[in-house]
Amino acid sequence: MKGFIGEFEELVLLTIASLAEDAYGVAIKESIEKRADRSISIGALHSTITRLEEKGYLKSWLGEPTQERGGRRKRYFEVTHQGKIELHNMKALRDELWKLSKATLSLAK
Amino acid sequence: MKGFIGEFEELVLLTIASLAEDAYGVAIKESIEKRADRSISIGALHSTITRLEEKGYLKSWLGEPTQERGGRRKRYFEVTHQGKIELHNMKALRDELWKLSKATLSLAK
DNA sequence: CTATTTTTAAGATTAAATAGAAAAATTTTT
DNA sequence: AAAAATTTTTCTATTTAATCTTAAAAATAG
Repeated sequence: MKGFIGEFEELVLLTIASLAEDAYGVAIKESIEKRADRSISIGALHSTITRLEEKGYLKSWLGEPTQERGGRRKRYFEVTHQGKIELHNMKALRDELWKLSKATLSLAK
Repeated sequence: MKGFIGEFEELVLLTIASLAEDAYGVAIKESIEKRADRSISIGALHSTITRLEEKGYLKSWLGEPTQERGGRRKRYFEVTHQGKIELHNMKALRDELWKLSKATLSLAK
C-alpha cells in the first residue's frame, strides 16, 4: 500500500467534490472535459474510480432508476474523509511551494 | 505526444522553481523529502527529470567542479517558459475546483 | 588507487489511456 | 403484451505511459 494520488486521480476527486449531489460517471466525465478542456474516456475514468475506492478515498452507492429516458441505474460517488485529508495535504504542499516560487514562476518577460 | 504532467513531475518542477539557483539532483531530492515528508529514490527523481526535459518543461547545464570534497560535477536545472505555463494551467484548474468544492471538502465533523 | 558525490541506466510495478462489451432501463414495433 | 431496438450508463481487458527500485558508471579530490 502506497497511498499517493496521481494527477488524474486528484482531478477526479476534486471534480466529484465539486459536483456534490450529482456525481456519477457520465456527469464527472463531462465536467472534467469542460473544465480541463481535455477529452477523457469513460473507461479511464472508471478504472481510476475503482482504484480510488480500493484506496479508501471514495465511496459509492447505486441510485434509484429515474423516470426519464432509458438507461442503467446511476452509481453515485462521494469523497471519503480520508480522501479529503489527502486533498488537503496535497493542496497545502503545493500552496507552500508556489509561495516560495512566486518570483521564479512569474510569466512576465 | 500528450503533454500532461504527472503528480510527481509537477512536484519536481515546483521544487526546482523553489530552489532557484541551487537546483541539482541531490538538493531537489532532499527538498522534496523534507517538504512532502516522503522518501524518494534518486533514480526515480532522475528518470522523471529526463522525461521533463524531453517534454520541454525543464532545461539543464553542468556546473563547475567545486573545490570541496570529491565528486562528480553537478547538473543544474531550471523550469522553461513552457513548463511555467503548464504549472500555471494546473494551478488555475485546481484553484477553480477548490473554490467550487469548498463546502464539500471541509474537514469539520 | 581509494573514497566521495553525483549522474545514469535497466528492469519492475503502478497509474492512466484506449477500445469496446455488457447491463439495465425505456421506447418502438409487431 | 412480447420482442426488438434504442438510450444511458457501468464495467472489463489490454496497451501505453509514469513512477519506483536497484545498482552501475562517471567525475573529482586526496
